[in-house]
Amino acid sequence: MAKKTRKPIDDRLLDTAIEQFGRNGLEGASTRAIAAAAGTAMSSITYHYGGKEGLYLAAARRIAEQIAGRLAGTLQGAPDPEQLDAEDALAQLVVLADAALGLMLSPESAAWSRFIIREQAEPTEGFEILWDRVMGPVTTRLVRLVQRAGPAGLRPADARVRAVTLFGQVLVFRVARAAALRVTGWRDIGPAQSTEIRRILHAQVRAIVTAT
Amino acid sequence: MAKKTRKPIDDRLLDTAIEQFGRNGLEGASTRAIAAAAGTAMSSITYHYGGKEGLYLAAARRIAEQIAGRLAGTLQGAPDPEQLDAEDALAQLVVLADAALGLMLSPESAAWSRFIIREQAEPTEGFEILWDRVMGPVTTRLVRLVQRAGPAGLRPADARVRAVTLFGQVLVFRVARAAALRVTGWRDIGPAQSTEIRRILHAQVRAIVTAT
DNA sequence: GTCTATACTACGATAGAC
DNA sequence: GTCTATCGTAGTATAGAC
Repeated sequence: MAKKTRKPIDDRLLDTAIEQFGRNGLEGASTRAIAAAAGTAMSSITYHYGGKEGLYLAAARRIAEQIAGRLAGTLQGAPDPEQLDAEDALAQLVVLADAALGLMLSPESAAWSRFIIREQAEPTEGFEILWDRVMGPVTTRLVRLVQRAGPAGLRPADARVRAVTLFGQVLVFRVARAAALRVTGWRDIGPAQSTEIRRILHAQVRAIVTAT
Repeated sequence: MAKKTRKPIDDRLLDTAIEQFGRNGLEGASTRAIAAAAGTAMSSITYHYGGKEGLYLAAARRIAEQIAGRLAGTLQGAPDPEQLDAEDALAQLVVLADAALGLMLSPESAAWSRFIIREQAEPTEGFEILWDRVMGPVTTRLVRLVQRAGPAGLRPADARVRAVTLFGQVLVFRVARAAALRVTGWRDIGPAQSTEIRRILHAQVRAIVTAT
């Protein structure tokens, strides 16, 4: 099923599927509504993806592809953590955090994140796809950078937990966005707010990683 | 399912509703399934709550009640942030973070969090209920403590963003639990892992809040 | 390849028995 | 207060026209 056709129907179906599966879940979303929103007949889903489940997994693959594509610019040619000193590792951490935050704040990621959060709470085969293609590689790098940038003698297990909490600081702006808006008093998270978050995030990445 | 003969039918309906609405959403969950799992007829939902939507909002109220009850021990009689010096405010922050983490890690909160996360991504009237009764009061206190514990001259807007990221560090263990388990290599988050997280969290709360 | 038509199941709401 | 029965709607899947 891993086809890379450029047929508009396929693409529109996938985009709509990500949106609606993210919003309503595998069971909650209806193939009729997805097909209608994509401007085609429901049976096209059967034809192209074998059914609802096939469409769902294809949507997961698509999300992984798109996130990987967005992060490619940051990860391509990025230095190997093992060969960095603490200061350079910290700088690379900030770069990675920036990229992750950009992802979380991008409007395009709203649908992806809904889909992914669902998979976190109730993992299916879709989680494996997402983990293997995006989350795994990125978190591996994240942990290595934390290990490198952290205080000498930082236990590997600690570095992993720190990496998770680091990720949480970025994640919260997507996952708890409604609450974050109320706490900050912002009406939306636009460029101005994004800059503010980034500034504070940089300081805190430094503080978290270097804390003894 | 454990037999709870003493529990009134509407309580069993609410507990089941939280579980199933959290898992499948308002649209995805079916009143038939909820009623069946609660051991009653579907029409009981109409009788007690007026319909599906009424049950959903009642579930939101129930979640708010239960979380408030769990935090009551921590918040009751807790000192007013405005009257604390930086050090005591930091200590109170740690107490609050501990309570929040305990909430996130508790098995009972799994269903609640699914429900709440859904409301964050797609807020409905249920979000207002949750905000007014729990999130609002708790985050207000959180922001005040951060302001108090932070460096002198910390801008209020900064304190709010820091409060959000602080919350993210705790939230991540519930929301991105599947990923967190893979990153840490843990099979589950039990007492041992909980202690480890707590230890690191304390250090990082301190680091985040006092960072200049 | 994309459509319409159809078979079958499950949904939420409601009426009425008890 | 809780049940069963039933209505109209909407769901997925599939067959077949074009």
